[in-house]
Amino acid sequence: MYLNISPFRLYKTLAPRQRSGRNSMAPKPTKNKTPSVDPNGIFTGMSVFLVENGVQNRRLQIWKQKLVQMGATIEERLSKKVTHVFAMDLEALLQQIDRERLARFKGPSLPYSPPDLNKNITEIFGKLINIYRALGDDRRSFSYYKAIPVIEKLPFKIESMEQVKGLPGIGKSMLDHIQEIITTGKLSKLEHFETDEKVRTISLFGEVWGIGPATALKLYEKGHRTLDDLKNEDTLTNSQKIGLKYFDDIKTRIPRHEAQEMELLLQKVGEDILPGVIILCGGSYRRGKASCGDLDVVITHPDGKSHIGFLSRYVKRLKDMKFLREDLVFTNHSEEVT
DNA sequence: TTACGGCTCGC
DNA sequence: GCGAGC
DNA sequence: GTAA
Repeated sequence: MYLNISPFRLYKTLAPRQRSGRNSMAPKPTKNKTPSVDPNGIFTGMSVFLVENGVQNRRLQIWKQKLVQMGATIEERLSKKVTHVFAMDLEALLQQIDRERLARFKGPSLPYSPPDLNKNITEIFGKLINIYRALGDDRRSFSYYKAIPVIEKLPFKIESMEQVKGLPGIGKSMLDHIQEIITTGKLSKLEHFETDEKVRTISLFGEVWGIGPATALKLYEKGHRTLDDLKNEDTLTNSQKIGLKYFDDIKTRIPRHEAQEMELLLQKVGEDILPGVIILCGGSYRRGKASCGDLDVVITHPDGKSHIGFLSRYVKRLKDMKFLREDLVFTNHSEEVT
């Protein structure tokens, strides 16, 4: 059992959080009772209002239950007692506020999102993320990835290294980079990468599904320079050939409404094969994005066992009807009882 | 100097 | 066992 | 790359 917090945004309000029972002698919750309330739960003292807008009902129920279990109290209306507001996203929250005409309600304080004052820096770091990943230096790539949100949160334009010294994820090299960017407007390191044919080629090849840093390097060393060159390369794996063949298609994002149509189709076909099967799209679609890079699909069945053997039949059906065309990878996970 | 995620699949 | 994707 |  786990608690997935991510889809909800937590908007802290101005109301003081009442701490209660923190240091009391209250016993730990008993193990045999699932819905018991933990007086020392992490949400103790929170008065929560849930914006139901855009949240699936079942999910809402689970959330209420968990919040209460972990010490929170649920408020039915957005009163002054409320210390925290949960909403699917800012939009849902604003709609709710509008609906309740809460102009006079003091709070919630909306998440502060400064305009990208330091876009000059984060844009360059963003490019380095991709380059280092293409080169196989995931660790370094990840370091830039972590530095970006730290810089983005700053409410001012960085004008000297002192202003960012000591920030988490900003070490000596980052400071040097920032210094160079604020004085010259560019980063010679990046300029170098971007003009380097080897780096450029490896980055390009790495965009093909199934080609990673090692393979990209080998292909480069073989003399390949363009995607066209790769078409004549017979060492490519099946996945890589497909990745190449559908290079543009795979990169094309899926508009949300299309993802929605596909989800519906997937559900219908699933129901046809196995009544009662639950099929939902997750990932960026579930998070409400306007477009999706791919479609993540979760398949379950309430009886906990008839999922066995479902996937292969399902995939076959989807291929027969030409919804699916190719395979990049196979898995047999769903064939097993576990 | 060391850790930075762990697992499955293709080959 | 390596490379790759998630 | 950063941080321990």
